[in-house]
Amino acid sequence: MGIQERKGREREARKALILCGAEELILERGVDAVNMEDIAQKAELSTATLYLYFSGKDALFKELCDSNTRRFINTVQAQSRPGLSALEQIRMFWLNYLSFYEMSDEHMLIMLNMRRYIAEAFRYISPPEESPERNSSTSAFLYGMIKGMIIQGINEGIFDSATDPDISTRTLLSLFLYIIECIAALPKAERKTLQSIAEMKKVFEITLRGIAAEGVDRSLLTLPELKQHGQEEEEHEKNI
Amino acid sequence: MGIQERKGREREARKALILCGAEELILERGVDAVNMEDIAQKAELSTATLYLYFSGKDALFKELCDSNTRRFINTVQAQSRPGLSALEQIRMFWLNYLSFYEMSDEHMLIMLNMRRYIAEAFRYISPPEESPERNSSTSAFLYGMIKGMIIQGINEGIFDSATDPDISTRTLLSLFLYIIECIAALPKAERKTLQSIAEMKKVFEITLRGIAAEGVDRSLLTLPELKQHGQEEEEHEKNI
Amino acid sequence: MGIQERKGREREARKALILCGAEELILERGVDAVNMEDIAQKAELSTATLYLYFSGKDALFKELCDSNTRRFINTVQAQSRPGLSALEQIRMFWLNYLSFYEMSDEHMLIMLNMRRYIAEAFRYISPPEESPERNSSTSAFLYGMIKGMIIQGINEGIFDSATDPDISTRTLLSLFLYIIECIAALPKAERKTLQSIAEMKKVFEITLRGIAAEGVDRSLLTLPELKQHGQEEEEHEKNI
Amino acid sequence: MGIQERKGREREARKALILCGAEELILERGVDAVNMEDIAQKAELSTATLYLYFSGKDALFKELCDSNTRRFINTVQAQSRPGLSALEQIRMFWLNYLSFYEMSDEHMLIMLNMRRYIAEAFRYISPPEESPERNSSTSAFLYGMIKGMIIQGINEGIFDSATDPDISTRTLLSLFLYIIECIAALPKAERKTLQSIAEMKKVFEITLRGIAAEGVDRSLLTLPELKQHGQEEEEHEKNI
DNA sequence: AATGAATGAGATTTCATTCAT
DNA sequence: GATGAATGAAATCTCATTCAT
Repeated sequence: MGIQERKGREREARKALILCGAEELILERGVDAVNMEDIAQKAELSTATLYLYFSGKDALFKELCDSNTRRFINTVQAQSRPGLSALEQIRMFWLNYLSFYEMSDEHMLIMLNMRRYIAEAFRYISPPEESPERNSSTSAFLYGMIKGMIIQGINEGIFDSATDPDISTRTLLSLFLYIIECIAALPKAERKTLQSIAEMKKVFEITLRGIAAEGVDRSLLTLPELKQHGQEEEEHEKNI
Repeated sequence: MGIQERKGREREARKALILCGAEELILERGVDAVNMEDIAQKAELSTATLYLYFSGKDALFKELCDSNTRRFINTVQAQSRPGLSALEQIRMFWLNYLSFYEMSDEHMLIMLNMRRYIAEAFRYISPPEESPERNSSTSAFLYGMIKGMIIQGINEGIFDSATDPDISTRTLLSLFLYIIECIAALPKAERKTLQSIAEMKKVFEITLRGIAAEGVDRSLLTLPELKQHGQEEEEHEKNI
Repeated sequence: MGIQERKGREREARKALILCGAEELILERGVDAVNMEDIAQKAELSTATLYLYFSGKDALFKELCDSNTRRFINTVQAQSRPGLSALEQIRMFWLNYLSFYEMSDEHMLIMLNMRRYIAEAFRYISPPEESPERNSSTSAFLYGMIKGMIIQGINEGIFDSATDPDISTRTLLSLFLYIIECIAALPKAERKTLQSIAEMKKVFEITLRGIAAEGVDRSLLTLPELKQHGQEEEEHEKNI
Repeated sequence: MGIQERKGREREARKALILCGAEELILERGVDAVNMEDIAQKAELSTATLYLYFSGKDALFKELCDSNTRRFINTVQAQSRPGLSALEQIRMFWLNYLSFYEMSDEHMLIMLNMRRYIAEAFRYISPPEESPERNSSTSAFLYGMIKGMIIQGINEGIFDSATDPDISTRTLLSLFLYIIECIAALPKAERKTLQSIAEMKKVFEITLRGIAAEGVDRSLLTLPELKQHGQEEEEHEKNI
């Protein structure tokens, strides 16, 4: 049993390694330009071996996407505290989004860049029907988290009571995804992280204001800035 | 002279025919699953013949995209009247968007579904630099139209003076594009047009409210509904 | 009858025009990179029309080759005087070769560059069997001219009596052809005409000495230089 | 280590096999008429497989050419002894040329027939600049070998002191190449090996005499004959 | 478990040539 | 006589996937 377990863990570790390499390649070249051979080479394996770990290209890509989404969800959940207000939650969510984006080797990009490869990917139309339980698909789970926050916000009176939680959730997700996709489409060198972040912030603030209840103080609907790391200071300067 | 002109027109007509078929195929199967042979077959031509009209696959796809964007722009411009307020313009724009979406054989989908194929496509980050003159690239032109409306809105006091016109434009375009892309990704049968439209409407209203000046009457920020066609009535009912 | 004749002449003129354009293209791009469409376009005709004048691509190319060879032969024959010694003839031949090469819009290159396209082209092995009459193939005629000169040289005692006229002819032709081919393979800009000519001269002198009778004064075996045109003077300087 | 080595050798062997088949095809049909599919079929592989061994058609052809040139060089070098006079060397070179031509399945033809495919191929004009070291391109190396022999001949007084070593080298190479090319252009059946060889011999003797110093005894400038096999004998010899 | 080798199926593109008008 | 339009046939190359070892 112990052995079996270890084998299992080793297998997972190897899978993770492969995915990690694939990710890097995708970030460098874009999804379309990455093929199984490239991925194998990056992992210092043969193509044939990939098929021992993944049933095929689509499965590999889907798993890559899922694993990143899961990682993000875990990060968010780790910081979630009961008793937070909707706004506090949303701010926390936002901060995690930013830090995940910045600090996680751009896993974010991957997660989103790959939408095309995933049958059950986020769909603007037709929300996932399942309840947001942990065992449902990772994207459905994310959807549920956001929707939950919005509903809470409506209940707390901060969001307009006429707000449709599903539509708002999807609006937010759309923006998440689309922004990231656009960034991912840029050559790696041109991705001006801080400028992007500033822009994202504004976009989300627009949306928050858009769903806010009438009369709510706009200063409440502001998202916090991510405190800057040293090496990015000059670039930061440029963007003021 | 006359003859040359006619030949030219005929040629254009045949190009349009090819593009039309390509469009249909893309709508049915998704861009990635369409190849030159399919397009040729649809047009009842040989692949070789396609190359008489388009220098290659990319050129064909780009032209398809451009032609639809152009068509949309023309529709909008045809209805544009001087002296309209920003809100009136935006409403008009919205109505055109809807009717184009509904009535134009889903050209819209195509226009947007193809973003991936076009180097100079809408980029969330880095707005097109050119002034919005007619002869600039079609997407830049569209960008300029929207930005112009937003600026006008700021000047007229309807939009928050702190609004960044570029960012707002890109937010709007992002939503346009993303929604459409998601719809296009659905199998043709599942595309619930009216539900989509209802959803789009709400999304845009959220955005309008998000950039509105504080204190502006929200009822002004409402978009008109598209009056329904007969055959879609039952479906409409369902979605209320 | 007059009419028929005129038609015939017009037809020939048109053919010449087409060939002329083809030639230019080949000189610019190399044989392999020229296709029927290019040729048609150059002649401001449709591809279909080319087939009214030539039975196909090979026929066109063959005719182009022949016409240039014929032109060269005519030039040489025009200067040929009875009573010339073998050496005088060879010198005359050489001068014509040079001036044809330099002055005739590089028809020479064409003539030779196209060897590959011509079934009955110069073959080192297996000399053309036909007697060198005017109506035999142009290349056989050229072959005969050179061979005639060599035989005359042998008879006049200037060339070694053990010389095999056929082999020597073919040696000379080989060098002619090969040099020219190599020049033609260079991009147009890099063809250093004068350097090439100087080199050709030496090569032919080597050959002449190689077939000369023992004891013949070497100064007799020298080829004259081509007197330079004005605009090429600087380049000439460089090559001294 | 051992394994890796063996795999490497096996790979090389298979490459050689492919090249060998390609060679045969080229000899049968001429370079232009051979395509990747033919080569694959000959090797009893799929076209796709070829691309595992060669990055493309050009690479394959270039390698074929190089490998034959290399083989020739090796043969020559194996017989090279220090202290040989220029003439002895040239004779040795010549014998190798002959025997290589005769005994090596016409690798020679290939080596040369393919000039057109190779950018850095022998160019009559502009000699390769590099010193004739082993690691320079194979053709440059060959060039250097010949030039070295000529220079030595000049120093030894056997060749005319006015001889330009570069031009003479190129003259010789031209003849090598051109003869072979012409032979290769013949249908396989028509290639009269022995007649060709006799002819080649004379051609080279002409050239030697052409560059010889005045007064050198002509009998020294003679190349040895290849001892003749009965026509059927060569076939037999090949198998030893 | 790993892999070297192989491949089927397809994609894009080119071009000489034909034919109805 | 001229041509616009069309095409068959081929050529090069790519890639996810399989299989014997």
